[in-house]
Parts: sequence; C-alpha cells; structure tokens
Amino acid sequence: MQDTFSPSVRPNFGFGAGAGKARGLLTSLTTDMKSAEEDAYNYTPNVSLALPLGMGNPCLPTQYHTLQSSPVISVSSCHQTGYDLQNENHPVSGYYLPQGLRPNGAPALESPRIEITAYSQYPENEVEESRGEDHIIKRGVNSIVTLTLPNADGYRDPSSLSPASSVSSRSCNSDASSYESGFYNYDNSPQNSPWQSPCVSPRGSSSLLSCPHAAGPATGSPHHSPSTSPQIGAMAEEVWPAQPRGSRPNSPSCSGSGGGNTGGIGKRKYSFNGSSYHQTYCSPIQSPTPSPHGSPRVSVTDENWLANTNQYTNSAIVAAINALTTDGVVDMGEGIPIKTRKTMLDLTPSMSLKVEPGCEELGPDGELCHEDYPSHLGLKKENYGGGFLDVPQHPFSWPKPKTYLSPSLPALDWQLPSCSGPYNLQIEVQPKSHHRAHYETEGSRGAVKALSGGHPVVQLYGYMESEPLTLQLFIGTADDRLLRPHAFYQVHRITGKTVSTASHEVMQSNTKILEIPLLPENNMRAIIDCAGILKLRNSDIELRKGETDIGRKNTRVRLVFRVHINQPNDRTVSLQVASNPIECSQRSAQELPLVEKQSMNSYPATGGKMMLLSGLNFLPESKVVFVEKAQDGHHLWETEAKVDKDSIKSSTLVVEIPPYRNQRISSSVQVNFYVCNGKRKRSQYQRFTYLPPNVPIIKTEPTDEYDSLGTVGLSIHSKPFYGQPRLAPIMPVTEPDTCLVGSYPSCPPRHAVMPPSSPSSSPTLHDLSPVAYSKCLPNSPTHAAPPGTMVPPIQETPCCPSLAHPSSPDHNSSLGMLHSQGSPNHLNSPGPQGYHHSIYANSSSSSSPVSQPSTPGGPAESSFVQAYSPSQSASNSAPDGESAPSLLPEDAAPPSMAITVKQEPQELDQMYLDDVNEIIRNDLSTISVHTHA
DNA sequence: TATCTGGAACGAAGC
DNA sequence: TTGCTTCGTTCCAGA
Repeated sequence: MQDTFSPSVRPNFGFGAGAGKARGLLTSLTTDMKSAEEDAYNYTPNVSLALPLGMGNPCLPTQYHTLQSSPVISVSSCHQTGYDLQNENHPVSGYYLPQGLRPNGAPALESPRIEITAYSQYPENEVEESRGEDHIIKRGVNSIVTLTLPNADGYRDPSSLSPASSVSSRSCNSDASSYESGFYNYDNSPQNSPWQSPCVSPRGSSSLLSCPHAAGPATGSPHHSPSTSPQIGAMAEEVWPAQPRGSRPNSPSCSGSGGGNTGGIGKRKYSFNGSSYHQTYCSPIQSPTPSPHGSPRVSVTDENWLANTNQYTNSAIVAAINALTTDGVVDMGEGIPIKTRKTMLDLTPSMSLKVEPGCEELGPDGELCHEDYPSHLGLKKENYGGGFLDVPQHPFSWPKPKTYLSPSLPALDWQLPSCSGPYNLQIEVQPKSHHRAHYETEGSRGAVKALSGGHPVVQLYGYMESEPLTLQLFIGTADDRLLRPHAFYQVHRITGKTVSTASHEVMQSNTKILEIPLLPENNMRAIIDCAGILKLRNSDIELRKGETDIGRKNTRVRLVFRVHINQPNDRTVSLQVASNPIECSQRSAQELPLVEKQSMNSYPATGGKMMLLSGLNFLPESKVVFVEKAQDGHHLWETEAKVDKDSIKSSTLVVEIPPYRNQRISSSVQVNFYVCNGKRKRSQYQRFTYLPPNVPIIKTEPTDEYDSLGTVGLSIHSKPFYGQPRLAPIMPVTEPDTCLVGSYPSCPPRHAVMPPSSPSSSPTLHDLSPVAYSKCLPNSPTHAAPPGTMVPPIQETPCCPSLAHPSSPDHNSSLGMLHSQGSPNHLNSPGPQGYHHSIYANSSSSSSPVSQPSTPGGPAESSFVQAYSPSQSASNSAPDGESAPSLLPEDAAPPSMAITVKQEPQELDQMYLDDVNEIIRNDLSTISVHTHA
C-alpha cells in the first residue's frame, strides 16, 4: 500500500538507462506524458530497465542504511513478463503488462513509475514514513517520492479488513475505508514498496552500492516509505464507524445510489468503453511526500481522472506533476472523495499507532503488523475504541519467528516459488473446491475445509532449523491472471473450540494475512483449520479508486501460503504456494458442475474409453465437451463426448473419451474438457492428454475411493483443479513445480525432504537471485505474447525437478522440467502463475546464473515453454503415470509438442472468469488504443 | 447461547 | 422500455 515507495524500489530507477530516461521524462513530464504511458503500457523495450530487482538494482545494498547522494527522478517501465501469455484474446499484448496499471497481477515491480528522490528537501523529521498500513513510522532521512504510474496503491483498503475473527467484523468497505479504496494497492508491489523488492537483500548486500537510491529512505527502515500512505490497515478498521449489522447504508453503493443491496448507483458498470469502469482507476494516489497526516496519496480529482482515457498513466503523471509542483506536498483533499478524505483524516491519528511495538516485534518489516498482538490491543482500544470491535486475541501463542527480519519482504502480488534450495512449501491437503464465504453481515461460515472433511494442511519441507517460522495465509485470486491478493475476499480468522491451530491476523497492503506458526516439533506442518473467507461487498471495493477488478462473478479464490525463511547470510527466502481454486459463492456452489477427479488424464488418440468423472452438481442433462485451443486462443477442435446418461449421478458421471481429431499424432496433445449444465454453467476446464496411439499406457492405481466405482472399471485420478492437480492419496502426483528459470538451486530431492506426494505445491519457483532477476524480468515486450497465447503467463521453470518423485507418475513432468528449466506446467498450478524472480535476498542468486528463462513471459521462455508445454502439461495434468510425457523420451517430445499441444494457461474456464476477463481485455484494449493514439 | 450451515428472499444489474 | 434472468447480499431458521 502505501508505502510502497521504498528506497529499495528505487533501484529500478537506478538503472542507467532507466534513470536517464526517467529524468528526461521529468523534465518533460507534461509534454511527454504519452510516452510515459506507452512505456508503461507497452512495456517497452526497456526490458533491462524493467527489471526492478535485478542486479541492476543497485539499491539493494545500502538502501536501507544509506542515503542517496543525489535526488533522482527516474521513470522506469518494467515488463511484466508473463502476463499476457495467458490471455488468449488480448488484443493488446500488453494487457497485463502494465503492471502498475493493473492490480491484477502485474507485478508491481514492473510497473512504470516515477520516483523522485529529494534529498534534503524534507527535513528528516518531517518525513514520516509509515510502512504503509503497518504502523511503523519512521523518520526518513530522505524523502523520496515514488509515483507509480498506473496503479495506485491501494489494492484494497486496509480498512477493509474485517476485524479479525469477529463475526461482526466490519467490512473493509466501510465508508471510512473508501478513501483508500480508490487506490489499487500496489503498495506491496515491488514497485512501490521497496522493501518488498526481491532484489534487495535487506541486510547488506554489497551489490546495492550501485544504487544511489538505495540509501534512500534509509529512514531507518526500508519499510517506510516517505510517501507512504498513512493508512494502516488495521487502523482503518478501527476507524470505521460502527455499522449496524446488515445495514447497507454504509456501503458506497448504497450511499451512491440509494439503491438496493447490491450497490445501486454506485455500482460499477461493466462496460469498458464507458467511463464507468474508468472511474475505478483513479488517481495515482501516492503522495510523494510523506504526509504527516498520513495521506500519502497524490490526489487527482475524479473528474480529471475520468477525463483521461489513459487513466493509469495520466493519473500517474498528474500525480507526478502534483508532487513536483507541491514539492511533494500534496493536498490530499483535492480530488479525493469526501468520504475518503474523512477517512484519511481519521486515519491520521492512527499513524502514530502504527508505531507499535508489536509490529516491530515481528521484525523490521513494518508492513506486517499483528493486529491481534496483545501489545496492540491496548492501543487499538484506546485509539479506536469507538465502534471498533476488537478481535479477541487468539489464545495460542508461539515463539515469534524471526522470519520477518528482512525488511524487504515481497509484495503480496509477487509471484514466488514454492520451493527454493532445500525448501519446499507444499499444500499437503487441498481445500474443498467450494466454500461459501460469509459477508460481514453474516456470522462466520466456518473454516475452509478439505475435501476429505478435515482441513487443508500445509507443510514446509527442507527446513531443519529449530527456529519456528510463520506461515502466512491470504486470499488470492484464481483467475487467469497472476496470482495476487483478492480484492473482494479476505481471509477470516476462525477461533473456537474446534480450532486447533493458533493464528493471528496481520494487515499488509490492505490485505489481511493470517499468520500461523510453523513449528519444528510439528514437522513444519500446519493444519489450516483457522481460516475462513470473508466476502466484501463488491460495491465497496469497486468504488475504490484504482480498483480495476470487478466483483461480479469474480467469486473464485485461492488460499495463498507464504513462508519467509531467513538465511544465515541475512537473506530471506520466501516461498509461496497457492491452493486449488475455491468457489466462494453460494449460487455457484449449488449450480456449477465441478469436476474434482477424473479416472484418467490421458489416453490414446483413438479414444473410445470410458472415463469416470467425480465431482458435484452433475445433472442428467450434463454434457462433456472436449476442446482444443490454439495458442492464440482459437478453437482448433471441439466435440461433445458421449455421456452415459444412465450412470449420471450428482457426483459422478461417465463419459466416453472421444477420438482425437487427428489419430496420427506423434506426440501427446493436451486438450481440455468441461462439464456443462447449460448456459453459463460450465465446470472449469479439465486437462486431458491424447497420446500417440502407439504409446504404452501406464495406469495408475485407482484410489481407494474409486475402486468401487468400477462401473467402468475406471480408476479415478484426482485432478488438479486449477493449475494444481489434486493428488490422489495413493498416487500423489507431484505437481510439476515449476521454477523460474532455474536460477535457484533446485529443490532438494523430495525423498530427502519431502513427503511422498506433493499435492499442491504451487508451481513456482523462481530464482530470487538478483541476477536472475535482472535477466528474467525484462522480458521483452514480445512477451506480451500474442494475444491469446496459450503459454502460461509466467514462465516458470520447473522448480524443483527433484520434486517430482521418481516414483511418481508425474515423473514426466519432472523430466520435462529438467530439460527445460522453464516448464509451463504451472498452467495447472494454481499458484502464482508468474513468479517474480524475486528472491530478494536470496543467496542462491549465484546459483543460477541462468535465471534468464525464468522470467515470466520472457520470449525465450515462452518458446521454451511452448515446446515443452505438452509434456509438461501432460505431466501436470496427468500425474498419473498415464501421461504421455513420462513415457516419451525426453528428446522426443519437445518440438512436436510445441506444435500440437496447446497449453491453457489458465484453466479458468468458468464463465464467470471469462466474462471478467473479457471485460478487462476490452477495457485494456481501449486504453491501449488511446495510449497509442 | 453462540456459532455454523443451508436455504431462500429481496432487489439491482444485466440481457 | 419492458420483462426475464442472473447475481449479490441479507435474512431466517435449524443443527
């Protein structure tokens, strides 16, 4: 949020070219805005510049401790590497590119921004840096203004956090919060928040020297960004006026339209051409100057904002101009909705609160504040007492992990690997695919459960220290874009007798994070029985400035787990894994067909075999459609499979595998199929691989649960729902964890550290090393990949080849990965689809010089991925040994596969998501047009 | 009694 | 513009 302007971030600017460019821009901001925009949107070539973190980032080293010697204004545009790949239809290659622009997934790092560093402009004292939401306020030595062109900071209001576990928790949406709402939170985004930038090694990397900025706000804490928004998530909550339960009045929507529950007038319309959508993109909010008041954002009036079709850039520019004209002092009041202002004001006081010991306890990273920490409680009550429901502290406590020592934790929208070096974070037990989220007006609907009836389980492998760690959990998106915090859902802490796992909430960049202890005595394994999902009113979120996502039909989420491991060298390794998608709406859960398992993942092109599908909401009229798409998104083939109507049950369905359109394929071909219950009622895409006729099929052992199904004598394979395959208990399929290009040392062999099966580890692996980063990040615009490319958004390399069990059927995937470091398998991976190679402090950087490929979206990677995707996908999709890839010689697969196999980057085929994506695409294209025009 | 759940009503948006 | 459908949000009631 807010504070994103951390010194660390600056490094980006530090890049020679980038810096120079930036300066030029400054001088000609007014006139050159367009170019800036273009940069932002197109991810122009500055690839090198784009890499925020990379080696190029000089910042890292001294950033925290050293002041910059000279003011620097730089504009950098980073590329996102892999976003577009996923979009099949993006007219604009850069759809996702504008990172800053889009909260969606664009890595903050890549978003173009303008940073202004004023050295002595502000008395050190005057500069208060708040770590964004966090409460830490630091006095910055230098004031640096960072303007993120496109996005604003607020991904979501900090305020949006519902009071922890309290049932009556207030929604973030409360009026108070609205102020922030306007901004997309990119705070976390690397761009904005320095500390999060991977490249930075908090403690000392000499490399940083190169970055003048680094010194930046040394203010003591990298966390603090001068410009940071005053708001603190927690504070916001507290500030909110108490809202009677069930009353809608507070929601913006209500106020605006006086309308119905859903938000009447205020509700956004989904037409992209119209301005309505634009409204949300608002101003760049970050105030360049540290505002004592706490309002960090540069205000841009809505009118102004709206006027521009290129809101992102324009706003950014405007913000920059404002910043310049005001010397960084921005009149927050201007352009900010009354409501917002009010909130801001309210928040002001909270700033001080931020400086709470509790937060500090966690570590230098100001971002993380434990709301629940006892130490905080007192403060909260005192300060926020009125109308705020204090969340009871969790009775459990555990030794405070030292994981947060690193000031530069990655932003929540960063794509992190699930394994790195010896460590591997895995979801041993996936959550159920449906979990009805509760509104603030409702009581809790309980913790997310596992399919088996228990709860999700997460385990960290490879960690041998005695020091406990903290597992972070937040609600992430599950659409086809990069994984990022979900704007419309927050994790909700569940407490009670039935909850065995300690936890507490923390706010980071307007996203509530549940922190759960990972204890050595528990084998670094945590049962997630303390996490529910809170639904925020769409109207509340959509009305926020800068919010670009729409809530309607955007009801799918993923549980995102992170762990930060401090290394001896003071570096921090951050791992992340995301669960399978979870449908959170009541209606969807009741109406949409869901395929949870399928008896086989692959079969010869001749087809004809019966496949048993297991899931929910199957109807007599359900249809099963096999689809093959080209990389450009075009349908190459589509056919309706024969369904055995007699055997249809609500939870099982038997379908005959249709023959593939080409019976003579020489390599496996991945297609998808879905179950359709009618218009707009389709299941997600399920993967299926057609094998060359002559390929021997290896069958996996049927799982117990399906043994009886024998109707067709089929064994069911658990299927990864989204990107991640579900592991069958018996035959755990290792998801091909992909890593960013192997920059990072491969994960330890699973046998050594890992459990036999790794179900859901997210595919992420990226090299965090700075070097890798620099190389990777800058993907060429090409990355923007042709619209509609099926290539996974982010190219990941199989992260831990070793992860694949030799014994596991999945093995193939591992093979593929081995050969190609970037395997696209993440297609399935639920997790982050793009990884920031961010290991900010990662020691391993050296390990993989190669990191290049890992770059999401990097051209090279793309191609690479394509080539292997088939196999990978196959492997991914078919964990069971049947997948062709495993069978095929390593050499054999690649080339041909590239041609025949199309990978679906995202399996979100839900109509919902499609709709949303479509809208966004349209919107973007419109913007793009304007920009170029 | 409080919490969890499932179901459904209500109203607005979308078509 | 109207009517129907879809969806989000709130409310109710039972376990």
